Amino acid sequence: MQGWQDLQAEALRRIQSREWPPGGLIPNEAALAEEWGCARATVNRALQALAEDGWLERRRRAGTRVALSPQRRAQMAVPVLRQEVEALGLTYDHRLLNVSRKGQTLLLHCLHLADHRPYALEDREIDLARVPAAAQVDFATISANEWLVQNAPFDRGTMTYEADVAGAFEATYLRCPEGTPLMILTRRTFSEEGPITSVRMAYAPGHAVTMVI
Amino acid sequence: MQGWQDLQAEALRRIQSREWPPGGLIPNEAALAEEWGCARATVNRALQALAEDGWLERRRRAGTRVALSPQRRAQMAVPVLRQEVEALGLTYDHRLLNVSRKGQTLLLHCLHLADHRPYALEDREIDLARVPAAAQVDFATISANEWLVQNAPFDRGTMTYEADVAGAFEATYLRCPEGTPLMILTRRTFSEEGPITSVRMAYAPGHAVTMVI
DNA sequence: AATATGATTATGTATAGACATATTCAGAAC
DNA sequence: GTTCTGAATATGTCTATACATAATCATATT
Repeated sequence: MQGWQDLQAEALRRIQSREWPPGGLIPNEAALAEEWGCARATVNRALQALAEDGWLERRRRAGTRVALSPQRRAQMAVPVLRQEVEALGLTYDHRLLNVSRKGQTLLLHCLHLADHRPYALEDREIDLARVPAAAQVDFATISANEWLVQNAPFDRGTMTYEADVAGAFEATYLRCPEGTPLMILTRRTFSEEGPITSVRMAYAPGHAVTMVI
Repeated sequence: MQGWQDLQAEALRRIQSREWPPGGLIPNEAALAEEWGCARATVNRALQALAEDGWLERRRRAGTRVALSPQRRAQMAVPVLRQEVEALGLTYDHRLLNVSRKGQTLLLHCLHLADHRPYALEDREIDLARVPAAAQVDFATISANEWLVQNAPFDRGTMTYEADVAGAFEATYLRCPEGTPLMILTRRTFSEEGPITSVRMAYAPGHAVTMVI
């Protein structure tokens, strides 16, 4: 037992082994500090980390208890297509299909390729009021996806995956029969001031979204 | 500027505003402590939190720099169907379709209902060597999904979503035409000793997976 | 009984000081 | 030039102490 990370591990062991049962109160920081032979601040650091991960619920004066439903969270990286493709050992490329402008909104369609085969079809809107620099960018050279991730830091957003079947447009560009099941990703990102961009991405048949728990 | 959380917010602001550009070195802890009029330990706590969230990369002696690609991670809760359904304001129910056993593996099919309408079709395998208690459970009463989340704490796992079309089996139970696009979730969970369970969940048409960034 | 008040308690956080550890850098030895 | 060695430095962490804050409990007041 050395650093707070070890204390965290030991506490997690007790939770997972049900030595500290779900919903139960655990000893207070002072008691654990004495048991583990360390300062209270060290125990505090360990328990705070566990609380942040959802294993513990802590309230002043009321003490610390094991979370009733240790809600585990799955995490996945926000997809940047180039990295996604290159991580598969394939060469990335993209083709800008068309760009248009409607008031303060920039609209564009883009096809992403992996080893020269269709990988995903992008349909994007960019709010030029929030990202004026986007008006000068040549999205045939750098993909909008990539440029925005690097140049438009955002605060929060939502991502939604759903299943749909390929229509005529998707079938043409993704080179698959109409009616093929596709994964559709819709993503909206916001800064403090308001919406930045929204994308609808139709992935080529067989695409899977994997995340780690 | 009071607690370490405020320092964290201020540092994040500087990162997002590119006052501290991607890849750049930021002032060291002692300097920031002086600038912010607090102790080094307080700065340390704030910067550690940002490093944990992927905004900063810290190395001893080399200092702290802004992450080149502030890899944002999307998070979602590991789905527990009852909670998922009840969060939508619907009543949850489930029907056990069949159970069988092949050696140390328990196999079962189950239909999950929301307001008495099909919500998801589950196809699960449980390794009885890891979770012997599962052999005694009546999964007609409590769903396997729910029982396992509560009784088989796991360390890690993978979740994969893909799109597929309904076959004869799914079409029958989910009450949709064959060929309807469906979201398919495959999840495998492991404890330290090995695999615990794997599930294939076919969601009813129209299901969307949403996550927050 | 209902309500207000104050004491108690567990966590939240800040501080100064100390030492540990990883890494870099400069200079010495070959 | 290359390799080794030790000094310098930024972060990592622990400690003891102190006070802040929120929630609870017991008591006193109405």
